[in-house]
Amino acid sequence: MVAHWTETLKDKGFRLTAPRKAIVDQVSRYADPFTAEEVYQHLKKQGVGRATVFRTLKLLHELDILVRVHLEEGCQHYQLGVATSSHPEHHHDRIICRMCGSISYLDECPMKKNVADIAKRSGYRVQGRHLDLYGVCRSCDQ
Amino acid sequence: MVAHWTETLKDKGFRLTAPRKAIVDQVSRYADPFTAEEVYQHLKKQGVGRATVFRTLKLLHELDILVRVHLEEGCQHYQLGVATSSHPEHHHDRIICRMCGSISYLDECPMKKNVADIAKRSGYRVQGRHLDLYGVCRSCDQ
DNA sequence: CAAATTAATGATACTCGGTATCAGGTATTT
DNA sequence: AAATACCTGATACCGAGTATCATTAATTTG
Repeated sequence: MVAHWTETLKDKGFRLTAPRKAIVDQVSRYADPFTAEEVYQHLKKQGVGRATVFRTLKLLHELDILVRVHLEEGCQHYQLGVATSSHPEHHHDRIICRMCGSISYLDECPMKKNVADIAKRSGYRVQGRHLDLYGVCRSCDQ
Repeated sequence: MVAHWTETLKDKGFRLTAPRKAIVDQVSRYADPFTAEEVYQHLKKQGVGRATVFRTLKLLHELDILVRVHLEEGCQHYQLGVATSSHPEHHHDRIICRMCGSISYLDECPMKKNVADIAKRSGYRVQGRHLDLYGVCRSCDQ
């Protein structure tokens, strides 16, 4: 599965370097959202630079391999995307655990049926949405 | 209406100082979301310090006079709250114009009826939500 | 396979939003 | 008017992220 992402890199004309391999490999180990700083702390002993980590995560995001997560703490968190599904960039319906940060995506878009009605009433031309539900996931909820 | 907010400050035991008056006054002039930096740029010639602007906006937010807006550009934007309504802190259903940044709040929470169902299916205990619709408002939509 | 070319790297300095500190100043209390 | 809070501006600082740039590594070309 790491191989799959390195393929994507090569296919798009990016070079498959040692730092990039290390970053992709590290990233694939996280189940929960992570920051660039965390990745850097794991890889700096191998000689991977901070700037490279930031650059590479940004690249992986642009390639839809990672999704960005706003955990409201002011800094970027990333997570492996559910990007193999039909619309990689349109995962706007999420449910986020406040304890562990895990994110699930809602299969059905509960808002879909309401959008037309809202557009009419608000006078807006609605183009997109971003729905985050917050709560506690089953394994954190004791 | 500025008087109303200065009242709120006094009522809660905060002092009504010249910098605070200037900030509240400036803030009340904005129709669109604004940043602390913008406020500071307007008031520094009057001798108001940067730290004071940040501190005061934070305070006004804590008093529910301002709402925070995440415009996805990495920095805080504020806007005068619709805080006189029943739940000042629970305005999680918004519609945001991508052209001018203006924000409207949806009176009815279209998600309310779906939450129980989502909770059951996802296994999460749902505590809150944050819904942003993006689009173009009527006056920007030509 | 070697040389030329192009992309990627790590170090560093820097930006930017925001916060902590702290001595001096200004409201309020007595 | 004096005491006591609180608030202020200046400054230094922090953390996330980016720009620069000389060096290095991957690819392309011969």
